[in-house]
Amino acid sequence: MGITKTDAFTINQNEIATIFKALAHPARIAIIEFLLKNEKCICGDIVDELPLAQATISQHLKELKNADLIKGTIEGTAICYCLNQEVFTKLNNRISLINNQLITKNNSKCC
Amino acid sequence: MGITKTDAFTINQNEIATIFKALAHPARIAIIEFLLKNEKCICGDIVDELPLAQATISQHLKELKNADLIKGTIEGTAICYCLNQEVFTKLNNRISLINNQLITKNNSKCC
DNA sequence: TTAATTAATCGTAATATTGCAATATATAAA
DNA sequence: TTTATATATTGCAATATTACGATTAATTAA
Repeated sequence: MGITKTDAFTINQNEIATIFKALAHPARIAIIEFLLKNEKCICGDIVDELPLAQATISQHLKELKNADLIKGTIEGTAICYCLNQEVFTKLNNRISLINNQLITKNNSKCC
Repeated sequence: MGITKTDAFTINQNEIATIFKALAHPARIAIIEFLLKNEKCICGDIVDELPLAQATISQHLKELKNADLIKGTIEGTAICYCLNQEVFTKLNNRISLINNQLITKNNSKCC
């Protein structure tokens, strides 16, 4: 089969999994860290930074954009990419919640 | 090619990407939420809960285990799976850090 | 020992992802 | 208009993921 049974899960579960999927590649982590560090955040700079072909980086940027993790605005011939704070905050909140539940639970009954 | 250029990235980048990859499927999110909710956390229970075959769930559990997100202890014929708090805390810290950097940065110079 | 129960593994089909060369598109400069 | 620059898209090959039936392995109960 090879296809995820999306219908079998909640919207929330699918949504968070999609965000995680966008983050599930070291190149995309590197892109995020680069955007975090730099003021200038144009695709070309990332191509210089990472040892991947321009086409590959463009593809990774597209995936980050699809997951709404980055935004892009056109600036002349270049495109200015930057991180979408909202989604990162949302992600942070969800993981914090899980972590807090886990600490509260204390895994007392098993393992 | 289809193979990730792991060598091109830092250990940290690869590590966090691996954790995200393990979380990048709604079934695995559902498993984590189930383990969070329930005291009893045996594989069979998850099979009853999710509309996936036993083999498929076992496979998902394996991936979560490989990423160190869950631990399993044998209890008779069953196996007691539970969440590994350490790794979730680590993940939470990393995302918090990114989020805080992002808030501090305020994305002022672009977008 | 035999039968039942539970979870892991194997084999396989369908689909998705990764990476890149080549090409296309779009804007700016000459 | 032509040329240069920057990014996106296409097409393809290699590999990974998802899902499941069938089987195996390991433990418990009879």
